[in-house]
Amino acid sequence: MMKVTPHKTERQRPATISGTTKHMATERYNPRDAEPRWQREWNENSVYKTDNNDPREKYYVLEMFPYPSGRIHMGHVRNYAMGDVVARYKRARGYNVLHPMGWDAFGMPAENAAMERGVHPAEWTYQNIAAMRAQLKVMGLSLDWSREFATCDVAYYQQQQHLFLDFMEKGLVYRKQSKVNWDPVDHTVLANEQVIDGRGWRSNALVEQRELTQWFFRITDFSQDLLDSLDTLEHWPEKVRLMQKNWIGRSEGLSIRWELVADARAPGETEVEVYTTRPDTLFGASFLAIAADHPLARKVAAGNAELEAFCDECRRAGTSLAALETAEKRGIDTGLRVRHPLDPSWELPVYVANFVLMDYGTGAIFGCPSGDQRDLDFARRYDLPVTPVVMPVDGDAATFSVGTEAYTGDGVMIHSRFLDGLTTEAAFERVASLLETKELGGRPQAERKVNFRLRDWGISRQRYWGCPIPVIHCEVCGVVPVPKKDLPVRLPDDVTFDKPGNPLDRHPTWRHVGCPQCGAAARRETDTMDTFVDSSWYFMRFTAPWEEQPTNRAVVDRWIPVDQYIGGIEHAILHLLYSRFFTRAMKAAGHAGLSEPFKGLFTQGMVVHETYSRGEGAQREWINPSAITIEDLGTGRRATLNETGEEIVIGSIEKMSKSKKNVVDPDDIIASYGADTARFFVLSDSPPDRDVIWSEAGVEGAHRFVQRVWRLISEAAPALAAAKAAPATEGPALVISQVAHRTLKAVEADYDKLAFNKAVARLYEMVNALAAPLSDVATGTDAATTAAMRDAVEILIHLMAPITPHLAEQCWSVIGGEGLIAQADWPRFNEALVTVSEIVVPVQINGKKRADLTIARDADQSAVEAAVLALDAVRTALEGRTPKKIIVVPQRIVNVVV
RNA sequence: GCGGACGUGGCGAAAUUGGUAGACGCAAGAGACUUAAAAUCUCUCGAGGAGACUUGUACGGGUUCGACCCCCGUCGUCCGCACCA
Repeated sequence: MMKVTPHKTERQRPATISGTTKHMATERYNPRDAEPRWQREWNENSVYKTDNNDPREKYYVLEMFPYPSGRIHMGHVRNYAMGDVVARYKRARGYNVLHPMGWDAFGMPAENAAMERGVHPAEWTYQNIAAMRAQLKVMGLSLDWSREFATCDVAYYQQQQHLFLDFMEKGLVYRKQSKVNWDPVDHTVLANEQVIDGRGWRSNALVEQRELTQWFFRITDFSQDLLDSLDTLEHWPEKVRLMQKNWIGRSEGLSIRWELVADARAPGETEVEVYTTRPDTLFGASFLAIAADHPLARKVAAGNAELEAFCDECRRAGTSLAALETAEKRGIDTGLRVRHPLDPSWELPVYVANFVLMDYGTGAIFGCPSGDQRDLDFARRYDLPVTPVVMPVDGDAATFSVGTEAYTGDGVMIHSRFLDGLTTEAAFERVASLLETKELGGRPQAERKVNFRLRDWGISRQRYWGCPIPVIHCEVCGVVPVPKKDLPVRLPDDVTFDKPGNPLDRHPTWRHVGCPQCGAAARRETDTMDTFVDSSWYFMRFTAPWEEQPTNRAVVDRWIPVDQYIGGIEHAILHLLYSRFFTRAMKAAGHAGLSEPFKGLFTQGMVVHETYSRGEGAQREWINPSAITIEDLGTGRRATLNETGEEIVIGSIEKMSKSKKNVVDPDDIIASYGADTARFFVLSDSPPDRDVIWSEAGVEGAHRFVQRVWRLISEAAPALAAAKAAPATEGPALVISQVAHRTLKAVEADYDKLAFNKAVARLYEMVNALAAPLSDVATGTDAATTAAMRDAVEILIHLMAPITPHLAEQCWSVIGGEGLIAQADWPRFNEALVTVSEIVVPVQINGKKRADLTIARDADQSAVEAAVLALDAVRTALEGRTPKKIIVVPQRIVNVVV
């Protein structure tokens, strides 16, 4: 399947070679020569430079900018090829297109490189950028490179610091103590994703939970708006909107305060507040449970060794996913007792339980075992009462019971005193309005409350290679923002990576600074921002990257929203949600006028590849596909190392990533076949939103097509160049014009929907249909045909230009087209050529196709029926009977029911 | 556990969203041109059958004149969330 060695025959072929003797001698299309030439031509004419003052309607197309890991891979090629088709298509359609590129350049890998190889993160990063920029340029993307920046450019992070200060002023930033995953070996905070089975992903050290003071963005201020506005994002995939909706996780419920029984309370405590979405099940309550971190639990645990040990254990176990799955519902009775809100004589125990989370709701729940599986498991374990209070609508109150499975659905209330017989919904309302008016300690005992799963965004990272948080800690004045005139807070260059931890912390001078307010000796914040901050507003910066403000209001408001954003589904939540928040925060701070940054979103599928490795566990070494050869043995496949012949383990298919080394560098393909073939190939066959398993099978076919188009057009070029385009309206050339204009209309629709694979298929069809008449034109034919063919070829070149721009220029120039195809206007299809006067409709008898009927397109029902009944196939099938019914779907199908 | 998507030839896929299933490409096979190869061109290509035809979109039902498409159930694959009260 995989030919790792590049195609020698192709490579060694001389640049020019004569074609067949049968045809006129033409030069084979040589991308190595043509592609750089056209790229130079585009550059010299600044074809892709975007003018902010261009009065035409704007169109902003953007692909998620890459992390400069070193080399681009096929996933990038796919992503940027798609964006480039959109950009070129929209440009041709008369839009003022913005299509920029930059680099998401801060982050851990640069620091890892520094630690492993002793190279400075900045040097490593900028070298990678240079290499990847060169690769992208070879692809011939229609990018406005004059707007390029990297997020690690001082000019960029300075403006990010500016934004941070503005957000601070607007109350959107705060500091708080929070629990973090702490790697004791690397001396750093780890994101949840970086903790694997309770261990640091790099150091393999047991991760600790630490309380650290961290900076947060108040994304939760916008919870409701972020949720509601999802409905306005019609051009986003439903899947992404749903994922964000679930992530924000809105729930409506009731916050109920439960009175602690006088002789069973902790000192100074009189009540426990509990959040519930099911107040209807209140009569099914049999216990309260609080989180190990709940203040009440801490208080009671202070004098209770057993409880203290249990709480410690809960805190430790918290993180690991595997632990959660198998963890039993366990708890310890605190000895505290509460009164039931609807019956003062009813006392319930209070447990500390391992399944209650401190950071959701109030950190305390009431357990209704019959209506919740966890509560039921817990109740069975500790022998607590299980009273069914909701049964299905068709249930029988006398016999309905709950065994080992809770009934969590809606239904009818039972065993619930005055609620009996009510629906779940009515009972909810009844309890809520009752407790809202009931008082406890001078306040309503309960209030309706909306809760969100979404947490504030912790942005502190104890890393060097990130945007410094622009604040100063003064013993006198406290936290003092760096004055804007003192920005940027630059990263120091002279840092060492020989020890774990944050180099900023141990830099001899950097952190020491005078307090901007009182002048006293103070220290800089040494945390840097999460790299997700960098990517949360780069799309706005592209609109005016030269500004000495984060944005130019007039300009950003003109360009935003991004009309078409293209990137991987893996960013469905974090990046896209953060960007939506950031845009709102920037609006609040006056840097933008809109809330939603991305009008259209397209999530392209990943390019995945098998992984190859040798060794086991920690010794496992990943191997690049280019280093091995694969044989098909019939019974299975065998991979061997090219150098030694050693057998290699073929592993699972995964997204191309540097760490697994299952990347395919596009350079080989581009060098062998050219950028156009590579672009055409990655857009062929598979729908763009679907994952593809990388295989070079088929790239030959794409290359064949590119060459075929060139050969057909260049052979006919002398005749075409002498002709003026004129679609045929009658005569033998009519077919040519119909094919061309119908394809034009269809491909337009495909490009509009980003259905590149379908557009490619139609291009094949068009070329297949035009091949023979094009050869005729080349050898000489009548003027009408040549004129129609000139029109058709112009259309073909326009249609190809977004996908294979170099080839299109070459063809355009050889037929004597005016200017550059990259700057030419999109052709218009001729409606009369698209609609047909006579059509062929299939004729079914009892749902089976028996004949074709050729008939006028606008024939009415009775004419169609008459024509159908006159068909031989229908008459023999009917054998003299009269049909029961004839269904005529105009222009589609006819079904005769016998 | 909850939520979602998907399942079509040897392979990647298409089907105007209820109207000819398999367009287009890859692979394969046959032929033409050639001393030969490459390139190019022509044809075949879901299964069964000489054939007209029959059958076929994971599986089992249903609705309909007509179902890859809608409904019910089953199986499988993938993704997201996950002790969220």
